[in-house]
Amino acid sequence: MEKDFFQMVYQVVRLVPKGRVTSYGAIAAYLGAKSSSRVVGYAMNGAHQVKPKVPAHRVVNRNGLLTGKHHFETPYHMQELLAKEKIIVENDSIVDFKKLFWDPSIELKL
DNA sequence: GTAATGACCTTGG
DNA sequence: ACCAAGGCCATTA
Repeated sequence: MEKDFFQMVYQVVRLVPKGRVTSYGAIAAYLGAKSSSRVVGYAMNGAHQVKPKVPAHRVVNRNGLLTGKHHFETPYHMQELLAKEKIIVENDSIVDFKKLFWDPSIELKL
């Protein structure tokens, strides 16, 4: 199993600063698999059972839309967590997502 | 082994 | 500008 890819995704998500968000494509691109953005999302699917728990609520799609909120314990849970991060979410979309966007490929600058 | 699905992104009309 | 289709990788049926 390519759990390594999953672990890498989890690692990057965990490195996301508080009050910041990133996208699947950004993580995938950072891992060198920008084409595998879907796999990143799938990895998040297993983040629920991974320890320590991964802040998947900080990971959204390219539109800044909380597409995976439904995969959380409760759809509100994700927004609540984001609200705790001082991130405003409206209509399942992150406000100022462009500013809150945290790109590992740029911040970490591998 | 093949077929279908998915927390996506890019490109074409 | 908006709507539709394709592609890519991994997992599950």
